[in-house]
Amino acid sequence: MMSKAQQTKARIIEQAAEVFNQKGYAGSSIADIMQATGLKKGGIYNHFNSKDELAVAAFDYAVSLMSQKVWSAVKTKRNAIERLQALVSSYLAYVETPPIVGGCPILNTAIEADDTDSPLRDRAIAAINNWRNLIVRIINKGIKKREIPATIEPDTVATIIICNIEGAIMMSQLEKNPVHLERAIAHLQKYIQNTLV
Amino acid sequence: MMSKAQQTKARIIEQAAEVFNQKGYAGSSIADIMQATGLKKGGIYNHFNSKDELAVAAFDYAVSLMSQKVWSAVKTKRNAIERLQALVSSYLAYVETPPIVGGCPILNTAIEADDTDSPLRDRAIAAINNWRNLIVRIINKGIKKREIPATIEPDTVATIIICNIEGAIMMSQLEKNPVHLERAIAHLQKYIQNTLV
DNA sequence: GTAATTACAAACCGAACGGTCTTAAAAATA
DNA sequence: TATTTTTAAGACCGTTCGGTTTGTAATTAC
Repeated sequence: MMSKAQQTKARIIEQAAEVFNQKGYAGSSIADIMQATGLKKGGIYNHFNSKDELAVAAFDYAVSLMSQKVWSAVKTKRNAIERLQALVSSYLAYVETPPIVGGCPILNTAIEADDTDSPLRDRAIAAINNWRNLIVRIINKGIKKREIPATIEPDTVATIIICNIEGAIMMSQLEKNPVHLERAIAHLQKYIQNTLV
Repeated sequence: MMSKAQQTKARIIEQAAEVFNQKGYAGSSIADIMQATGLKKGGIYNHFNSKDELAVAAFDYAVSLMSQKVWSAVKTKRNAIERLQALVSSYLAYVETPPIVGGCPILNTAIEADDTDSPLRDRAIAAINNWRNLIVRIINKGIKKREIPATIEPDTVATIIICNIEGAIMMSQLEKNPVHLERAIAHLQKYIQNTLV
């Protein structure tokens, strides 16, 4: 069972994640987190030693929400091609029922932290690496099971899939129009069909 | 001839653009701009009424640097396919000689401002629209001149090109490794060959 | 060459920033 | 129920924030 402290800490993380993901880390103040959580400053700093520590926890939480959705789509399939298609398509649902408001936390954090050497940058790199490794593993297994030709470079495919999805999320998020994400997903499905099958 | 005031103002914009593009608008303070320009606060506010006004001017300047590079590559070609290829390839040079440090200003600003209703968000939308319109115009002319099949949807192609490049810039910028951008450009070249020719 | 204008520095402002600490209330334990 | 521990409020800290004002030095125009 969760102690009250644990519950409160979890609640702070969840609600701070929304604020950070919408306004950015530099753009969010402790006052913003206070408003979102209903707690006063002391109530927040009782659970975290600094804004930075809270930001990292919130980022990890936001990423876990994203990965969860992708993985639950991927694990329903056994064939490598179908797995990749499910992975890509899982971002369609992203439009109607986003796991977190404010766009993709990995993208948001990557853009904000790429010129720093903050822990957030390291986390963003790690999050992208995890995503890429998932794709690479699916492809390598598919090559072993002869579902995918051995000439395919898994790393290249991973880059193409990720940068299409992230770029499209940016455009759809900016214009508040899901069409860009839908186009990118359709493009990736054709790409998988034409290149990997 | 440029008066001294105009020169100083231009210098502030150029140097502020670098700061903003690296640290973000919320992440950059006037003190940062002071350090970059060597001016004191009064010297800056003599030319701009607010940080926001300077931010908009800096963004416009940064975007103009980007568009310039793209357009100077595109205009050397007359054929639509070659124009698209030149447009895409112009981002290869982006790795070695970036027009501005800190990544793509359109991408950076889009991510930071997408949840606001600030003038910066409007500028980011306009910048993307200009880019998309350039691609759409090239394709439409190509269709008229029978260089590109009439079945092609120019808007869809524009989305795919833009989101590939932007997504790849994010990844390369984050990991400080040009390979992602190179892969995305190679992918787009194949996409143009296979789909539009 | 002098007058008018412009450009910049320096001191200053109130508000907001991230963060601390004491104290009271609320849980958990006995 | 009494006591002890946990939890959060609220006042407070120094610093930095964006922005203003004023005085003077440097240009520009005549």
